[in-house]
Parts: sequence; structure tokens; C-alpha cells
Amino acid sequence: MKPTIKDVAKKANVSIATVSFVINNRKPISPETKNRVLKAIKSLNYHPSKSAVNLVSGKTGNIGFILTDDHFLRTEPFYTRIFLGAEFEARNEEYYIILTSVREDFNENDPLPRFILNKSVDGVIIAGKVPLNLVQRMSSYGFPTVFVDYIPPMNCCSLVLIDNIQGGIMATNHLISFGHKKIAFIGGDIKHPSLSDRLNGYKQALNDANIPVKNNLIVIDAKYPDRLNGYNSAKKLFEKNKDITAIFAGNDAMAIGVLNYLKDNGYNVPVDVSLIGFDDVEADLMLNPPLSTIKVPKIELGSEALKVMVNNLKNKKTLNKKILVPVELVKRESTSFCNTK
Amino acid sequence: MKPTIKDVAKKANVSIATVSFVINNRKPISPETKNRVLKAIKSLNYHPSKSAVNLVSGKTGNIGFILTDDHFLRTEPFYTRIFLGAEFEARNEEYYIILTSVREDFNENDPLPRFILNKSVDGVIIAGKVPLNLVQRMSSYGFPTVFVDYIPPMNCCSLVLIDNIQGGIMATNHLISFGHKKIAFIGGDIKHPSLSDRLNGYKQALNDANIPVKNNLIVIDAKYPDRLNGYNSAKKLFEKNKDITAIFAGNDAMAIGVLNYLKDNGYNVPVDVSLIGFDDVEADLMLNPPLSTIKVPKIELGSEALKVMVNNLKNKKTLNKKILVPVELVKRESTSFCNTK
DNA sequence: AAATTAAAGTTAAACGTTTAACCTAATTTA
DNA sequence: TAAATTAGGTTAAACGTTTAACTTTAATTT
Repeated sequence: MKPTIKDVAKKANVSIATVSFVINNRKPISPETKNRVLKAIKSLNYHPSKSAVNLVSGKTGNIGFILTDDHFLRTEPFYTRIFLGAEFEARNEEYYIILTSVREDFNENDPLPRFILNKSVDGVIIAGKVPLNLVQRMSSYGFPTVFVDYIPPMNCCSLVLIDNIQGGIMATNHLISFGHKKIAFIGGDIKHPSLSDRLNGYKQALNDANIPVKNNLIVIDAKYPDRLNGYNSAKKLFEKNKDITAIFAGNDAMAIGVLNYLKDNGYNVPVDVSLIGFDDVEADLMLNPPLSTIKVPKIELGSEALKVMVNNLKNKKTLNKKILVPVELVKRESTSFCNTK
Repeated sequence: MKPTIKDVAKKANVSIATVSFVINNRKPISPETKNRVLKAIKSLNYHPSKSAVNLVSGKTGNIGFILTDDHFLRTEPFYTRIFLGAEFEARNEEYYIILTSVREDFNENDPLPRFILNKSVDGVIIAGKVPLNLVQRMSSYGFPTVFVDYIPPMNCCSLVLIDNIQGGIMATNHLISFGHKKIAFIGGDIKHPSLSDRLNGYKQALNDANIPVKNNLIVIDAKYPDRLNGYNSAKKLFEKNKDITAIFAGNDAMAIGVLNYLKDNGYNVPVDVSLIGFDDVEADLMLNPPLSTIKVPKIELGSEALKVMVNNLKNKKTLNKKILVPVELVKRESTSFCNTK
């Protein structure tokens, strides 16, 4: 039978309250007593019953984690990494994470995640863009909520975001520092805040360097930022502009498409054209040349989200905190000095 | 304040025991009373406290799910799909799944997953190959355990496995049915049970068709079944044998490598050589031609594992049940009739 | 030296369920 | 017709913790 606090108390010859005080060190206990208790705990291999603790504390000790199926199953382990970061941090904080996914087309007929309905969590972390309907219906349950890599339309919660503007600046500055002046930006649907912020960073960096921002060097009409659209956007770009020497792609998937286009059309990367992406995904290293990029620290996004959550939970007040997680320039082989003047 | 069973009892004008009986329908309750209770539950939006239920039942209502980091973060969403299948099934069974990952090099210095140490789960599902040390140390905790897609060295637990032999037979028969006789098998490290079973299926199908099994048509010396090794194995194969008309690759990753080799060397697939893989991963559809393969139902592996788990939990006896989940032939464009005689 | 405070414990209530044991009235069985 | 069973409930104990309230002894303050 699993030992209980009573067994420990009996063995250490103290009351169960004393055992509890030792475990949670809430009250001064003499070193001798404390040692006896600790020894008893160890020898019995005692662990407090979570249900009992939860019952009296009114907490569940669980944190819900929601993302959409397609984010979870995405080829690039982006959101899975975020989850892992959160899970890792949860170990320190003694929380369990209950992961669940919702369909991309979640609607009013779909039931909310079970842990919401049954109130089996203390708070909820939402990663990536999720259907609006979900966010709206959840809000009435009043769970402390942290969004990661997504800004919900309502101003309600703590946010953990990628510092996309700064990343855009860094990527562009990296190209500028190599002497490039004809720098293009290729991004997908600009309604996605991440991409538009990266574009803003691009513009800002050009302005700061007194390089004029030209609209014909900006291709942002693709629906979805994937490889194929990267390829097509590059095509569109180069058919009108021959003298581009550097490209900043809104993410690595598009950058890979751009790279394929450049290769197919006889451009040498980085000798003829420098190319930098954004995200830092595994595939970057398999490329020829390996892709320079802005590294997004996915694990940290997750662990940061969990820290914010725990903080909100401890302070009882749900601050609408916004955290911008810094990104990092990763210089590989796809960027180098500008050869044309 | 969250409503309790007392609030429901008061509102329905019955004792709390009656409410409990209605919820779990353990005792006969008159229709009128039952209705009053149900109505009260609904109007208060009452949900039983999980902690309280767990405390008295001695169960946690949680199932632990363990896999290694690299399996979780794998580019192909194989194990994530298995998890999703389990999670989905868990919804019906009213269990929560607590997912955690361990490092590939998990050793005696690493702590066991928290939910094991704290006994916060009723059972554990282990997906894919995990370090032996983990399995050994866990076993002393006596949790009901179900392994998915991995056969641990000790005979101890329920197993949910892919029917690899049958799949190997199906793939080979598919090629045979197209008139092929010179059929090669390319697999990686044959110590992995999945691959060796697929090879066994291949041999069995050839035998049944009275086609001699030739060792020079079997390449199984690659360390790891990935694309690169698929490419190299194909090279090795074709440098010695020119008259091969069909290839069965042990998994899709290797098949993709094989396809690349064939293209690089002027072979037309499927006109010159038919090619079939195993797994059915997303990348198959992006190929030219799309790859014929044996589909492994990942979601079902997970849901099956959860069903077995729940069964073990309910019957109190942990049966060492073995389940072989059937696979399915997916005919695409990479296989067709044999053109040489 | 008396009064106050602090240290180190103990006791018992509370958390929200389930369930064994009990009760009453109505129905069935012999 | 008396006894036994069944339907439809209630009461109270139990699950394993935390914590407020209390006690005793020792140390500190005035």
C-alpha cells in the first residue's frame, strides 16, 4: 500500500501536522525533528498524494496546453519545441501539463477541451494561432491564459512573443553590413503579425541606413509562407528586377523556395545573391549552402510562457504582461559580401 | 465559487449521496428525483471535483506518455500522431494524458519522469524505442505499462505493434502482382525489429510465389534507415545488379533516397524500376512520382494503446496482450507493370 | 521579576467526493 | 398472512492532505 502522511508521522513519532510543516516548511521545526521526519519520508519512499493536496488547496496542479492539429503535426517541430520548453520548465515548478489539440476549423459545435469544461487545470497556455471561436468561448471560464506566438484579437492575457521587429532589423543589418543596397523582402500573407513585424524591421533598418525602401523589392502577396510560394515570389521578383544582390525571406520555408529558384536560374548563392531567412529550422543545415537565418528560440518561448503562467498563478492577479523573446543572428554560408557596386 | 455536490443536493432537495448515485448511476433512483438532480446539475453547471473523486477512488485519472526527445521532435510526425491518437481516445475514456519526453541518452543519473516518482498516473504508455535503463528502473514501480511500436527486451507488458510482416508481404505481393521477379529489398540496421520483420515478409512473399530469394538483392548494412543511406544502398545495389526491376524499401525515408539515386542515374520510375516504401509519410506525396507505400495507421496505434491501457486498468489484471495493428497498401505512381521479361 | 514573544509542537476541522450501513414503505414470495 | 425482498432514499465515515487554533516551554523584553 502506498504510504500516507500518517505512516510517516508514526515512524517519526510526531503528529501529521508536523510532517506537513516539514514538507512545506511553513513553520519552524527543530533540526532533530526535521531530520527524523525526513528520514522517515525517505525510508518509506513517501510522496504526498496529489489528489489530497489538490483537494484542500483548491488547485489542480495542472496547466492546459492548446494548439491546433496542424501546428502539432507540422513537419518542422516548431510548436512541439515550444511545448517541450514548457514541459521542461513545468518540472521545476511542479506542474503537470495536459496537452490537447483542437482542429483548425474548430467551431461552435465542437466541445471545448475537457480540462476546461471540467476545470481540471489552473491555467491555459495557447500556442500559435487558434480559431477565434475557441478563444471567445474559453474566455467566459476565466482561466488565466498565456498566449505564445499569437496575439488574440482581444486584449486580455499575457503574451509571449518573438521579437520579430528586432529580428527583421538584425537580418537586414546583417545584409547591409556586407555592403548590400539592393535588398529585397519576400514574405507571405502580411496579415500574420509575425511576418508584418519582420517586414517592419526590414524597413526600419533600411531607413536607419539611409537606403530607400522600394516597393518593387517587397513581395508580400503569397497566401501562405511556404516553399512553393517562396519559389514563386522569387520568380516574380527577379523577372522585374535583375540587379538584386540580397534577399531577406520572411521565414526559412520561403527562403528554401527562394534558394531553389536561384539555383534553377543560375544564380550562385552567396556569390551572386545573399539570402537570409528567419526561424532556424532543421532543414537549413541540409541546404547547399547552409542558410543564414534569424534563430527563434523555441524552447525558451515555451519555458517563458510557463514562467509567466506560474507567476500569474502565484500572484493571483493575471497581469497582461507582454514578453518579447529575443532572437539571434545565425551566420551560415548563404550570406556574404556584395560583389556588385 | 465553483459549485459542489452539496449545492446540487440542496437545489434538488436530496442528499448528496443521491446526487452521487445519479451521476454514477450506481443505485436505482426514481425518474422524478433523477430529473430534479440532473436539472440542478445543469443549471449550476456542476462538474465533480476531480481531486475529490481521485482521493476517494485512489486513482489519478491520468495516464503517462513517454517518448524520447528525438522521436518527439522528428521531422516526420510519426510519434506525435501516435500521441494524438491516444489523446483522442482518452477523451472518451475520461482520462488525461500527461506527456513527457526523456533524452535519448537517458541514464542512471537522470531522474525518472515526475509522474512516476509521484505516482500521479494510473498507467504508462511508452512509444517507440526508449533507453533500457528507463524501462528497467520503471518496472520496479509496478505501473501497468503499454509499449507502442517497440518490443522491450523483457517480457512484461502489453504491446501494440505494427503488423510489419504482413506489410512486408503486401508490399512484395504488390510488386509480384505487377509481374516483377527481380525484386530487391533495401533496409537499414536489421537489428530494429520493424525492419527485420518487413524483410521477413518480403522473403515469405517471394517463397510463396516461388521466386528465389537472392542475397545479393538484399542490402541491409546501413546503420540508420534514412534518405542518405537509402541513396547509398541503392548505389551499392545497382553497381552489381543491372537487371533489377523493382525495389521494396524498408521505410519511406530510404525509399526517397532510392528514388533520388534512380533519378540521378537515368532510371525512370516506375517505367524502368518500380519502387515501394513503408510508413506513408507526408513527403511521399510531394515526390515525383508520388510514392506507393504501406500505410501505417499512426493514429490508430495510439488509440489502440490507450484502449489496451484502459482495459488493463479496469480488469485490474495486467495482461501481456499483444496487438498487431494492420497496415494498408497505398498504390500511387511509383509502381507499375514490369516491362522486361 | 513579571510580562511578552517566539519556538516547537499537537488537535481537529475542512476540502468534495464515494460508499457501506441503515431506514422505511411497498411489493413479492411461500 | 407472515416473511422476505426490493425500491428509493439518508447518514456518516473514509480518502490524505493543509491549516487555524491551541498548548507548552524557553527566550527576550521591560
